[in-house]
Amino acid sequence: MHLIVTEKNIAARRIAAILAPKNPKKDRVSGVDVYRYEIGSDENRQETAVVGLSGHIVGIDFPKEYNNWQKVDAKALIDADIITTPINRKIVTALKSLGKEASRVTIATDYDREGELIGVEALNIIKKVNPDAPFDRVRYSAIIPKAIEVAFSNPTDVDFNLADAGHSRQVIDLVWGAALTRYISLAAGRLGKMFLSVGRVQSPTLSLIVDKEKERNIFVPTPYWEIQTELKNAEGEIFSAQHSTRRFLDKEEATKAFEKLGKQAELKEIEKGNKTDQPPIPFSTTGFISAANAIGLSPSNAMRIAESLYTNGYISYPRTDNTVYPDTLDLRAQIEIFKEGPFKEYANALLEKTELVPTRGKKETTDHPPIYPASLAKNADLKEEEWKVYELVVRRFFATFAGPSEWETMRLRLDIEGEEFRASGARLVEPGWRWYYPYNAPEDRLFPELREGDSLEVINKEMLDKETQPPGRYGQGRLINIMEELGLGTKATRHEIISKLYSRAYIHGNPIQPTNTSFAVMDTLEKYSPTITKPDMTKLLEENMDRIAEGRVKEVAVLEESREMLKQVFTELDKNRERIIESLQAGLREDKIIGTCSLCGNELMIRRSKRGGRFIGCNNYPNCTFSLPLPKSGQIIVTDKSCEAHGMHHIRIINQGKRAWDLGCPQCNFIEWQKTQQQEQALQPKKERPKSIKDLEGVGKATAGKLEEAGITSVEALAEADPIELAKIIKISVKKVKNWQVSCNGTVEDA
DNA sequence: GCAAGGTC
Repeated sequence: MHLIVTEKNIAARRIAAILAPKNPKKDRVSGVDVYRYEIGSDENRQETAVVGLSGHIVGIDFPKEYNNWQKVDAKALIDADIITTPINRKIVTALKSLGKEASRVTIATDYDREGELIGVEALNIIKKVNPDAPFDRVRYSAIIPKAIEVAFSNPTDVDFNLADAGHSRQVIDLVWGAALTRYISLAAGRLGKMFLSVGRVQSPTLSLIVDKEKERNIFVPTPYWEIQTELKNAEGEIFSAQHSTRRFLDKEEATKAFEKLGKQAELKEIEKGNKTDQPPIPFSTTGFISAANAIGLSPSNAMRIAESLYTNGYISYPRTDNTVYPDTLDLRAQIEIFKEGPFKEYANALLEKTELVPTRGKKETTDHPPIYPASLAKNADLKEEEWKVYELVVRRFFATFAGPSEWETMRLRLDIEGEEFRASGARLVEPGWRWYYPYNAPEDRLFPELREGDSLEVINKEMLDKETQPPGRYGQGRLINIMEELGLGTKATRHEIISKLYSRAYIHGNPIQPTNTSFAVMDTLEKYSPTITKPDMTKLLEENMDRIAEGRVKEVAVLEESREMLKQVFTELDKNRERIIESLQAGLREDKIIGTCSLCGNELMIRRSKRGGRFIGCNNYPNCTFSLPLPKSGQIIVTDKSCEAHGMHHIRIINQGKRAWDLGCPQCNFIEWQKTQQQEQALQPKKERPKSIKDLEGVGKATAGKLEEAGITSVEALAEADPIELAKIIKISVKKVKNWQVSCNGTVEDA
């Protein structure tokens, strides 16, 4: 049997459909779809089975004896063994049983470095059960009959050097990431769910965000002034003009100019011009994500939707770097799909062209085509957001064949008492591609009918106080674009890296804001392990991978060099351990400050009770017992927004896999909670106020005796006692005492 | 419990 292995199930299905003389039979081997067919007849009969993987089906890790963070030093991970373990057992099992019967194996995974590694991973599994089976490799850039037939009639060799290059990346990422993550988490005392992660891609990304925040923090706004006027022509039509000194840095100068202004403006000059916008390039993943982001979809949401549109056959494969349609794609046929249905007027307009010349971007790759619509969907077939994404892909596809859009521009130069004013407008005369792709189009700015020499009435004048603004924070779409420019991450991982930073509570909000913890972690890394905080590490890795792929250097040599570098980093870290612990913990403390205590003026902080629960408590404890409750689970993020009524920072709760919960001011939240509690109580039959201490929950004979010894004999006395003192004397938790007090008089002493 | 990269 001839076994063909592809990177994913859909590729297996489609390749089988192309190569099989008649419909391939779908079979299941240990729960995995396999597509079988036969070529030839009788003695020459050749059976073929095509199976799809699910990307990497094995992964690398350290042996389990390294799993204990407290017992195994981070440094020990540098030279630890690395084992390969299955991540998809079902497929590994299927591959073994198919491999046993294979007389020949063809690796047909994606045509890129990671695809070569994925193919070799599969091959290694097969070789274990069938060491002598001959194998080859086919490379194709599109799954269409011609390309597939050509590729399969010209099989080549597996490129083990290229796979080694991919493998070196895995090892370096694991060793550096795991060792530094463990070191930083231990130094910060953040173990368990709260660990602080470090990585070749995530750390430079976080560094971008932190650096932007630093720029904002040191930014000093400078004041400036603007002079605006509203003008009216003889027909009574109004437009506005601005002083040609757009920003006056000197108030006096601005005032002088402003006071000169009279009632009449003279139109000195009208300058007409043209502007053309070129149509946009085909969608790569990054291009798609930022366009989707611009219409209000987060990167992870956009990718999740694109994934489901892809699996349902509505759009092509959504993970691609390619911005050039391959020659093999029949573009006219793809447009003809839309001759009927909601986009017919657009499709027909394009089909009238004798020649369809698409735009092309700078990046051209071999793995997948740019994202294009694959089949016709109707609005009713899709959910609202799915439709939004689908329509975006369709419209962008059309726009890449359309002509430029043309604007007519007009600039005015005016004079008011010797002061020069300017105004500019633009009118879309030829929509071109913008007709197909109407997203975020600039509006027309039109002027009334005007002639040079016209005299205009100044109906309003204004001098505006303004300030220069700090650089804006990154939005997710913008950040993904910058990551791509810097070579950080891949099309499939960039949005995941950002999600990771959110779920680790390194960042919050949109636009993105870092927490103080991020400042502390980045400061430490920049001082003692700068390599991991810079995009250069990826650049160096890429260079080394190229050298491995070209056979100029062996993988082991690159790994050896990388481990030596990491050892040097650890020498620095060990030398400065005390200082690192101190500065990390100081930074982490910042993220726990909620505000000042309304009772005593000391700091309010997030604290942990002995049992591990969390609450807001006062630093002046035990002299001050102010406290507020916090949710039991989720990462707590203290935002920079403050409550006007209570002066406390707003709080946000992050639970893995859930939408962030904006709890707001903890005091306001508690008051709200109390209100709903009271309402609920009001609905319930009123509980009798306990007459005797023994009526209270959890008070038995022994406790009653202890209370009596402490001088508490009545419910009234218990209600008035100092809960902390009493708790100490009778050796019972403060919480329990407070609970009794609540049932005694319905209020908590000091909250 | 650690990374980043595939895929769903």
